[in-house]
Amino acid sequence: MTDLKGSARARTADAKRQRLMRAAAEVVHRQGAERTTIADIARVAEVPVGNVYYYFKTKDELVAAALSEHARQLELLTGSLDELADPRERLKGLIKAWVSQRDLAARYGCPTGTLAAELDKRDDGGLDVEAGRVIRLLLTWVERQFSELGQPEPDGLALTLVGAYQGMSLLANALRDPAVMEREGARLLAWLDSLDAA
Amino acid sequence: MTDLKGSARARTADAKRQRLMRAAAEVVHRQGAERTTIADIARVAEVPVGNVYYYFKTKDELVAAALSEHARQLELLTGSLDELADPRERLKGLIKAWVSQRDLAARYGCPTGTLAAELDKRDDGGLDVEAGRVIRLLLTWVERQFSELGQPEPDGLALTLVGAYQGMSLLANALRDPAVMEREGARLLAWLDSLDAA
DNA sequence: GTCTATAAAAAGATAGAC
DNA sequence: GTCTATCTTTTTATAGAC
Repeated sequence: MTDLKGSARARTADAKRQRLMRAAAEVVHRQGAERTTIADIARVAEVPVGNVYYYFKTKDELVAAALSEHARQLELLTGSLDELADPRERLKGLIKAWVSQRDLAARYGCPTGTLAAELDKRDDGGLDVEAGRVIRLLLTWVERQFSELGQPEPDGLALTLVGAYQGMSLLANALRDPAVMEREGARLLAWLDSLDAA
Repeated sequence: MTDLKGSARARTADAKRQRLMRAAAEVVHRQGAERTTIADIARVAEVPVGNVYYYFKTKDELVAAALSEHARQLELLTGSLDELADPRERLKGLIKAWVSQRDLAARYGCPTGTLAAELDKRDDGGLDVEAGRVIRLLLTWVERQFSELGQPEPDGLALTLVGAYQGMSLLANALRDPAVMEREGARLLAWLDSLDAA
């Protein structure tokens, strides 16, 4: 492919690719990777079905795109939380962000967690590993905050916090009850407040 | 259908039905409901593909069977834990049972949790609701133990404990690391010990 | 780069002989 | 009740005109 940076064609092509990525992330979150068809994604992205293959050669490439879209959203969130001076406040901001998404979580679960669980059923070391990487991204960021807080075993605390989030999302989803997110979110906030400062 | 109770035909038929249920539970846990084909289940149950439809009219009936097989396993476990006199010991026994399944959890996640998450992507109030019921079965049993322990808000504690289990299973699975189950399991045991008695 | 039509494959479900 | 062969539908993917 020749260099098309800056040309109108490249701009619209990139825009279309981006629309497909975002549609993939949204539809895969709602329907799951297996139940989502190329046609579903194409419809939401407002791209003709046949044209999808110009941007993504296989369905798995679209699922991978959904995964990196989730990673992007996560980095956007942690990036904005990094503005806060106090690591404890950063963690509390993360929890508040989770709770604010309670209705979506109660209906479809955590976007990354449910996708990871689905992809982990495969035995080809491909997308499942990629999903693990996104989860690790979150774990690593949380671990850093605990570390800055001067906590011993920041990695263990990160497992506990992220695990609690995944667990409450799954339960809220299975019970179809957003209140689970509020209740457990409040408990996590209190827990963070109870931790000693460095 | 005429009454065949006790006849050799009924016995082998029931046995076959049971083999199919167990095979469904096992294969659906490993591959997920969507990726599992009737042929996959038939192969494991050692039943010819065409014959499966004599016992289960649709694939969804097989998934429902897998779900109730998981419910049966759960009741088997809680039933044996009920033999213990101390509710705290019952809860600790539950956690030890979870940790003892760490390798399976690290490879395929919690059988019920991952299935519930997958079924919750559907919008027909059918199997997803059924999955919620199985999760609630566990929540209710755990809540009763906390209640007998004299804890205030036993339902909140049940959400926390079951949520922690679902979360650690998902993380162990995503990271492909059974050690996550040991680490979080130990934390939960210590937490239970730290709770005041009635 | 875009889009329609269609090929190819997979999987659920059924018909009907035994 | 059992099993084979096959029908039908769905979905991924491609061919080829524009």
